[in-house]
Amino acid sequence: MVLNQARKDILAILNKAGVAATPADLVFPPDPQMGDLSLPLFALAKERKIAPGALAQELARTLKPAGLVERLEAAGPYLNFRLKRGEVAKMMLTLPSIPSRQGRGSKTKSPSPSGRGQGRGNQRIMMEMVSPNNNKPLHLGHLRNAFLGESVARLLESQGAKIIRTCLFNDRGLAIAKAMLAYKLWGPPNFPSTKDKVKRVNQSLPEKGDHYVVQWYVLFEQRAKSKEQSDLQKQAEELVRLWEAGDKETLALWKKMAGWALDGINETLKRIEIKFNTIYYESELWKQGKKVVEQGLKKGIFKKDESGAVLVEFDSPSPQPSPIKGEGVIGNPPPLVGGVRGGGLPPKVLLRSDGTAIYATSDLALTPEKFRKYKLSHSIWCVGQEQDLYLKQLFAIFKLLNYKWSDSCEHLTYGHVALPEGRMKTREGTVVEADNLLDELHELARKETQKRHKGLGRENLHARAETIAQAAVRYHLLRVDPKSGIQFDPQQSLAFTGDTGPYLLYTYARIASILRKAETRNLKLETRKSKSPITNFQFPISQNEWTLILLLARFPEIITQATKDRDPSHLAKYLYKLAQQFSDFYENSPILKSAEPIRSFRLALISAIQKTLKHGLHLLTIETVEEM
RNA sequence: GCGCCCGUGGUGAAAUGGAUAUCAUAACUGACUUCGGAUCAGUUGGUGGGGGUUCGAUUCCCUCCGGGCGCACCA
Repeated sequence: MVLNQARKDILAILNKAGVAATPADLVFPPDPQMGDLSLPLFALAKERKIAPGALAQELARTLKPAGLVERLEAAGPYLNFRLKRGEVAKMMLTLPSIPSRQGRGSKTKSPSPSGRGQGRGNQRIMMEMVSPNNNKPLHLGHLRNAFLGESVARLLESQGAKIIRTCLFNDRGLAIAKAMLAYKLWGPPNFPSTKDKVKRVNQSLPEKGDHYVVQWYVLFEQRAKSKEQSDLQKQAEELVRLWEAGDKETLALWKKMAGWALDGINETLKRIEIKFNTIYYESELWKQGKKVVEQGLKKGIFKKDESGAVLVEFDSPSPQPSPIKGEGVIGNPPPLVGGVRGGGLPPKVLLRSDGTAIYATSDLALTPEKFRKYKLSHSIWCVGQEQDLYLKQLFAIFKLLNYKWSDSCEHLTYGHVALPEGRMKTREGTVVEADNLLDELHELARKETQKRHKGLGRENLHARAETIAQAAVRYHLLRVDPKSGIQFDPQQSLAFTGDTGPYLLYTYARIASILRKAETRNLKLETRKSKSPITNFQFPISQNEWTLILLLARFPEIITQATKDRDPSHLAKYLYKLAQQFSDFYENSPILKSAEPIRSFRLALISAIQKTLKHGLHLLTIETVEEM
């Protein structure tokens, strides 16, 4: 934490002159030429009743540099500090090492300066994400969910938390019933044959199971629109009742179709390498959920309306989001958004008037189970913004039920992914399905890779193209603030140049290439500290190099900020800037061809950049390639 | 109607209330006998309108205009 040290030194200098400042008062100047850290003097000048410019002049004259601070300068109303480049570089680069040779998918965490520590080590946090519906394939929105959830999980882990990843399959209810009804009414009579086991059943389908099931769902929606079929909705509702009543025929059909969808979805999850420690199915939770509803009914917390539906009303003003106890890096999630302010929340139905369960019913059973079984200190729901109100209601219900963990629930919300022509709708076929998008990107990446490496074997080619393709989507979805909606423009989203995942991978691969060459030419870095040229800076460090070193020094605080804000886009922007800065340096400064000790210094520098890129990309769920 | 989120170059995005609003892309112009051209350098172009708070506003407040979402016995 070199920067913390620098800030401390600056504050100490200021303190001597009776200037009380906090680390947060120190800002980075807009142009690195101006200085390394800066203190705006407006407030202080007002207090002392002099012009800020004069105050800056005076302080610059009277204060003496110390510690890591080399110089102080007045620049208008700002007091700028320059650090001792050699000292800082030494601290940042004392771990020179020749290229990490881990290939793709290596689990090795780079010993980046991020430090884990800081956070309270004993946090046990559950991250619920993806949560597919068993009537359709995963689409672009699920991808955003999965990568955001996974990235935030990794960020939290980097701060010392233990993350339990989970997924709730919405495998029962009205949606799947609609698909079942369509299949029942209009589907092929004996297809696939009943002797097929559910697990193997995909092989007998004309296509991937989830893609097959959704067609029946869409067919239902289309026909339900027409007037002649106006009772279709009621029939679907009846099917839900039959399912809950345990009707054998209905259960068999459900098992078959939900199974097809499940197989297909799992295949996609495997492809995007999203894994869970435990998995829940709504079909196994609704009964327990009904019990919770009954208990609430007995206690008078829930009530039955005249139609027989069970609902909860929130008379009291909606609970204000309270900061999580034991605040720090991990606690203090951003305040909940959405819903209703001031007055009460609108009532929420928990059980239909025909007694069947809905989505909320299962959440009522699942959440206490999560906290009990996994001894959670905190639980996060990674769910889209359109459910802001629902989650507010859910958390308010937990409060009414007086669970002691009711303040430890957090909604990780994110904006819609829309197409240029508007919202994605499964019903209308205007969805970007995850499988198709990944295939398309894979094909583009394969072509590009093949152009450059004619002799590459098929398996290598495939693996590389897949990593590059996934880097492209992952980066594209994580580079913007989670809260803002994304308009998915295929043209721009499929690009591999500019501010993209492949650009970062390319930068990484270039550094890897240089370090490989250094190794084969035996230009090993002298790692013994006493002899290492980089422990003794007798040569000037250029502005380019210095900017890179300062950027590297900021990495830890970028991570803590991204974790606190639940916003991986901070990290994405940082990594892009680092890569850009490296490219600038690379164009202007020879590395292998420069003389010692500059060469060793530059090798150590790019090695540190490489590690930071790898670690940072890993936190963004992106894997690197050594060549591309 | 009520509530939440959001309006930044043609397009997509940055900017804890701080210095000359930063990038990408598109368009145009350049750079490979050199450590990888999926790269780099350059040119053109911008804070929805109006008030307010402040030494200072893209940022905070009010208002108008425009967009997205929610207010389901869907998830």
